[in-house]
Amino acid sequence: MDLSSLEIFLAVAGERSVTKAAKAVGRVPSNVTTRIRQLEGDLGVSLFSRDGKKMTLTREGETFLTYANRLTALALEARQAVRPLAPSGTLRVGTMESTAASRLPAALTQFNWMWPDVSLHLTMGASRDLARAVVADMLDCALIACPPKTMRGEDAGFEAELKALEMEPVFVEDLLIVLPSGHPAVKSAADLRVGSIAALEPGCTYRRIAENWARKSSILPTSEHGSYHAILASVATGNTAGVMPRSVLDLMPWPTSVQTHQLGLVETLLVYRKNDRPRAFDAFHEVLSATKGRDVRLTN
Amino acid sequence: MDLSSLEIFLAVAGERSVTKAAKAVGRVPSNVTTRIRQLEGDLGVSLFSRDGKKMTLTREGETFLTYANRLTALALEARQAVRPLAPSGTLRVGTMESTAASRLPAALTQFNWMWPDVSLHLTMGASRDLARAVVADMLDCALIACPPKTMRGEDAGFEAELKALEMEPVFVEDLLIVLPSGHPAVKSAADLRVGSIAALEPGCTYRRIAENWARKSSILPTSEHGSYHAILASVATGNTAGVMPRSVLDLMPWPTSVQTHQLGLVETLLVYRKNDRPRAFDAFHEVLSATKGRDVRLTN
DNA sequence: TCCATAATTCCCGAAACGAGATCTTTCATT
DNA sequence: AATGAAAGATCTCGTTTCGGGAATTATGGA
Repeated sequence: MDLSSLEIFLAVAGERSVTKAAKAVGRVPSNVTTRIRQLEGDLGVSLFSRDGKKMTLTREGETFLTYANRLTALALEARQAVRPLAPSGTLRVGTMESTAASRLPAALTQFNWMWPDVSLHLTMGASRDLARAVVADMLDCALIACPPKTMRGEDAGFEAELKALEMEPVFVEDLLIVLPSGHPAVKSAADLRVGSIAALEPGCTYRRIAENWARKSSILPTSEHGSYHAILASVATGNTAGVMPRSVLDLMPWPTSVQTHQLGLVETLLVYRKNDRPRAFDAFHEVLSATKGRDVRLTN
Repeated sequence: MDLSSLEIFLAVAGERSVTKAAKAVGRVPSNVTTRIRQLEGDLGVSLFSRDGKKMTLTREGETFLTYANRLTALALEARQAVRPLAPSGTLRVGTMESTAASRLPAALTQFNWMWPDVSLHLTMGASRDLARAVVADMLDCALIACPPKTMRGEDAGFEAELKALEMEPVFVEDLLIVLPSGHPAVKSAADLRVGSIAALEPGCTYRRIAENWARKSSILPTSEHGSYHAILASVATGNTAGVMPRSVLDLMPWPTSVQTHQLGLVETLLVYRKNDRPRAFDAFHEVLSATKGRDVRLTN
């Protein structure tokens, strides 16, 4: 039995979907299917019942779920326990607003429980500013959005900074255009029936992606907001289209009454300076990897 | 991190030797070295300090050891917990005297703790008789010694029975000739200065191996004993050479004062009927695999 | 009935793994 | 101090496994 199989199993159990789980753990669906079947074969039990396109846990799957959680938690604890120098002091982490909202709560809770002695300084900002701050040693690491290949060469300064840093993908976000309820379906930016696009500050990669998309067929002003709550409130007034990842939208108290249009998948990268990693960074990095693609609500 | 790496780590920690650990887990030394180094690289810590030819756990290795034990125990528990039908009733297990003495105590304790509802019937006997009993459905499974390739074709009936059964290697024994203290070193059977060879009943594979070896250069009668304690007592009188695996000798209260000569490695097989496995057998099989090559004294 | 979506299966190239041979070091023996 | 045996590490090679993409099947909705 392999710990990565458990990670995959947890993702499928959490998402109740092979496709979504595959995205969450950064693999391809066929691979997820294979690993799950392998796991089932190894245990001699079927973990999911496939009725139609739904993956629901069987009774055995439910019991195995709690063990999978305990096993991965214990493995993480083991890793941290053998760390030669216990991390302490300060770790300065930069993060996008969206990541802080949707992905970090689980990881930060875990990290704080494991290393109460580390004081974590969280800075919110746009990807571009965060990257610069890491290069300038104002931050130890940052979680930023990776500009898609189609936008390469647009912001040479940003890309130069990225090249100076070590990076590793940790999350995959499904970036959306969020439309007022009742707005007709959208195939391209030409179908937009709004007066502006609501986003965060300039330098925000999500904003740039949305502007790029919109520019292809229409000219719309971008209105700047301070938070995703503000964006969504603005969308609700009816004359604005918002930009945010699905994971953030899912947290919002507007469950289903908004229209969305997919802009595509965007990777979230953890970036840090090469050869200059504080003790606490390695611990943070490990906790982040272990928490990746995991549905917190299922962790006991 | 892979559970098999933990198994290997536990073996090395228990044996304090790569070579011995390799035998215990049925692998080749180079492989064990590689997996340990891999594990160390993954954790970013060195688990053993190699001073000379000794492998001793570092401080980090010690802490990791307790985690490795807990992880493997939890994984085993998970396996058993998802078993669709909880085993119950009776399981009839046949075993060689030697296996019962040295290998089974750990496994049986574990099994009994996990499945108190299963009543385990243990039958001691010679490999050949045990195999026949399994074929005849007098036993559900048995632990027997695998005759080495060099002895193939000697006992056609035995081998026919084995072919009718499913089998899987679980232990590797280092078979010894045990000589009275003070007996000169032995290169071949011609060097024996004793009047007889002490072994268990006919049909015992170890006995046949020893007789085969002795026959090559001398003719010695075999004296039959009822137990390994009896054999060793007989050896201590000075005129007999005993046959037993090292794991049994290690249990005896004559720590170092006996001469030994290696007859070679002999595999212990778990055999069972194809397509006819009681619920409890699968559980037993699993516990046996998890316990294999593990030093009980280190399991918390 | 047709279409979109999701899971599975199949296949191929890449990476990992295990076994054996070789090398190096260490320890015991004389 | 020299020598031989033994143990661990390293290297290479053949095999297996693994992950990704394309094709296939099945399901649920329009």
